[in-house]
Amino acid sequence: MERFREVRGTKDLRPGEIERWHYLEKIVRTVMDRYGYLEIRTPMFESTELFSRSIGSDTDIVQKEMYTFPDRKGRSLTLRPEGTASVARSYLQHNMGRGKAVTKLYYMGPMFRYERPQKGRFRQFHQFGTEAIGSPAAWYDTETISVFYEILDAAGLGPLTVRLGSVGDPGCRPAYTSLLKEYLRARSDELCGNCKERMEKNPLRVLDCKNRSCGGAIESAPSLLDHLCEPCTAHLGEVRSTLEKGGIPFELDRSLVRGLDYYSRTVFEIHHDELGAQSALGGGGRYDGLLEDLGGPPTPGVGFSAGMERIITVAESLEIEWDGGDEPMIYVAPVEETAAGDVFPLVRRLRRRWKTEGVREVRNLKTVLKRASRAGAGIVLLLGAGGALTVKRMDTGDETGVSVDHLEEEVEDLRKAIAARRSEERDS
RNA sequence: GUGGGUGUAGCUCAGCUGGUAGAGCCCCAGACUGUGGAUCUGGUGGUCGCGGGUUCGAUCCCCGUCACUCACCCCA
Repeated sequence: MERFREVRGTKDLRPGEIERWHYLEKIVRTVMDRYGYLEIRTPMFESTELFSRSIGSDTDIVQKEMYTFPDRKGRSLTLRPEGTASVARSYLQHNMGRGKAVTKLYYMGPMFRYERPQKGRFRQFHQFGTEAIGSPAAWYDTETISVFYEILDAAGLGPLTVRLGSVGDPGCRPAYTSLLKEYLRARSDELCGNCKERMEKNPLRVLDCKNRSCGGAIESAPSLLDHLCEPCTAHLGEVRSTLEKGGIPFELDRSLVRGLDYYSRTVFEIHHDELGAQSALGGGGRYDGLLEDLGGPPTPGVGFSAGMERIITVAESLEIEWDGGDEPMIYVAPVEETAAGDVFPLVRRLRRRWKTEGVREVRNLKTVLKRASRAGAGIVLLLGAGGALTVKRMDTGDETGVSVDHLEEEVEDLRKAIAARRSEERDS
């Protein structure tokens, strides 16, 4: 019979790999906490309209990448393709901004997009991110970039490139878009086939083309940054100077484009040079019109989202050492059949304080030690006839008899000795 | 949705213009008659992705199909 396997674009995270995820999750939570962001967990599916309204019905995500399905009552639901829409919805639904200047939230969890999988891209993938809702101040744009940068830095990634740009606001962007369209039409014979097509539909995307043939036209194209209105220019200037003062390196990207429609003013991405085609570890920006579009009062906001698979991929290729739990394990085994029944109560007792494994079968000593060693034991406890206890240190091979009454003390001493020896080895 | 690459043991992979399969790792046992990680020896384990075709005979050649993978589009 044919066996089941993972659905295309999904992946089991098994022991051996999950430890990296735990480690990354821990870093995320620690840094988020220091920055004052509180966790929010929204449902993994929402009403389809929430996403089409917020992300933009002309985007690729909405047009062809959503997992949309009717429930049993015929309502159209969609597995969330990103996190911001859900958080914004929840913020409005629960009036979270009441009495607060700004609400700072973070999330972490799976997202779903129906795309052809490749390196760093899956149909179920995981993101973490923040949303700071309620303030138009550039301070929060900077803080958003800072918390993201800090997490990547704490995870040991680097060198990192922060790309910063601005997409203007509803006041200045339309004028620029038609200007750009005009320019591209005039030089359309220099553009690649793809760009000729998207020139009309989404001219900003052309600036993002990696095709060399388009390079000339793109380079001398008018930049949005030169056509921003006065308030947008001032806002960008403040983000830049604050980043500089804070010591966060960044590059001004004159052609930065993002895939969602709701952005206004600040947009940014953080890239790592060692990744392949999908070098963006994450990105974000300001979305001052989004909450109003969702039926709320005019409420500014800014946030980012980061791809956890991509971060882990980079960390693996850099061979970063992740802090694994290498607590020495205690392995309990009987060496006489009469002692076999004592294993379970002893293991229970030890497990109140330490990581412990036990076996009931009596095997010859060679086998016991081999299995203990392979299981990663730091200490082996051998149970003999008449309650005799032998404690063996696996790193040095030393062993001593010990009475049951003083077992915990002996184990504690051994653990200290083992830890001391380890740190000595590390230092030398 | 479009292209390229790859499907052989649990894992990583060999397999010569076609003669129905091998190595390393892992696991088990022994050498070491009660003291682990090393070494050596032996053993378990495979419908060669699936279906058709050519052939006396196909893991190898041809067609189809599925899966994985990389890239395009787009994005995290």
